[in-house]
Amino acid sequence: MAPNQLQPPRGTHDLIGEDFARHQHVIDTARRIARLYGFAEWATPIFEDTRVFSRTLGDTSDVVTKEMYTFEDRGGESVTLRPEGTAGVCRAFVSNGLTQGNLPRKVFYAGPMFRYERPQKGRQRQFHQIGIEVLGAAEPLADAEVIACGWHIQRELGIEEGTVLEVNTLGDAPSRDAYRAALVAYFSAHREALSAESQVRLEKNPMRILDSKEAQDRALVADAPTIFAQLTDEARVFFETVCAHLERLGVPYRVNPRIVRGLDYYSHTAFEFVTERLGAQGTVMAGGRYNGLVEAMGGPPTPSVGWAAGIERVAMLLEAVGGAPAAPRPVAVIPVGDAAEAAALDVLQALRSAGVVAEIAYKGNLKRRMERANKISARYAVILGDAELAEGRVQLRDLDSGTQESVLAAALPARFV
RNA sequence: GCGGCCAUAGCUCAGUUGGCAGAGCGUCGGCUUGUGGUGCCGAAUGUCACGGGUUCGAGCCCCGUUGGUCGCCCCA
Repeated sequence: MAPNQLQPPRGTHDLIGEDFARHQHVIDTARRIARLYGFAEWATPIFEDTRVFSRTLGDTSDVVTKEMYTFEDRGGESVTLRPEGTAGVCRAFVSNGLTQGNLPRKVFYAGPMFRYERPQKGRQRQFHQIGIEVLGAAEPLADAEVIACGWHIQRELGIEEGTVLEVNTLGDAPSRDAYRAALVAYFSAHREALSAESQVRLEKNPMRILDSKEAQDRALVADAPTIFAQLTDEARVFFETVCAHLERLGVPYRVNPRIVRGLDYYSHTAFEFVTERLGAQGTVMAGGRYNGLVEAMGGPPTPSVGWAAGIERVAMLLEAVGGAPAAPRPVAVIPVGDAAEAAALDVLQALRSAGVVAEIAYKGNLKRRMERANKISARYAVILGDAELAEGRVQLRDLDSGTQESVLAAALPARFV
């Protein structure tokens, strides 16, 4: 790289060639499957009033203090590049007056997100997510369908064998409060055995001890109480119903009582599709129920559930199973001489009108244009010069077999349908 | 924000105790003025990431910066 050459900003990357093909295939597939489940696509702004995020995150977490792209615009308003998709969808749901009637509202989205973090594989400062939300549904069937849709997308992409679905329940508010107290009691009794970091967590966010990576913590966590003893009857039945629906829908899962969420508006279902293949950033798709979020955004109580998936991480799994389907191979139209070049335009338009991918090299003699045809992976070459022109015919060359035949120009498009 | 490792041609990489900057692939040209993909011949391409230091001499040793990578923190 030349000394003064501009580099992309840290933690950003260009999507070109195969990278873009995989990225787009993930979005296309997710969009298609989400539609099967009745989701409609929304596009919301990639920056929002900072309060859209700070209001829902609290103000003590690292999330707010150091990981958001927040700045003042020229009018002095504090705006933030969206770090995730759910908050913006909920804001739009409220802003557009959709909170009453016609519920649930089922939303799909895809687009860039921004988090100011130290980059590592599968974790960039600008990254991309797909996600779905069901807004205004309190029933466990919604949770099960949301999960099933995510699993269906992975299956359609062919990556489902690389991931495992883990589900848990965070219970309702009384369950959660009782569990938090039980956890604090348990870990406080073993305080000296905890890692230094987990001793801090014990004060700030005790549930996070459950997914600590420290070996000394994991031993304690293995024997820690799970939430199941603290669940209210209602919360337990809710979770059992979600699981029963998943089984009926044919979605394989395992219960992992150590899945947690940090914020209070989460309740009941929490789930993650995880993989061993991406190192420390192994969560491919994560979601859950957030009955309190729309309310925090200024709307009415709106029980909701959804998930988001990192497109880059999904694309890495996709690469491991062969990548995106190949693009259709074009037909290369190759004129010889000026008169033929003009006539080639008619051939091109006829082919494209028939839905055939067709290209013409902009310069070069026959040899050069044949070489070019090869570089663009053309399947056929259509060659026309003065001799062909005079007869209203073209040479159709199969570039894989090398065989060539004379074809009536008018009959050409029909050869490719 | 913290720590380990890394940075040489478009790509993948080699480069000996510090002594002339290399290979393969790709690219371009020719063998072939109406026929590509395979073959043969030839060519171009580098502030060795950036800045400083040590040395007669630095791709190589030292310091800093930038970027990548792996882990930690965090994970909405």
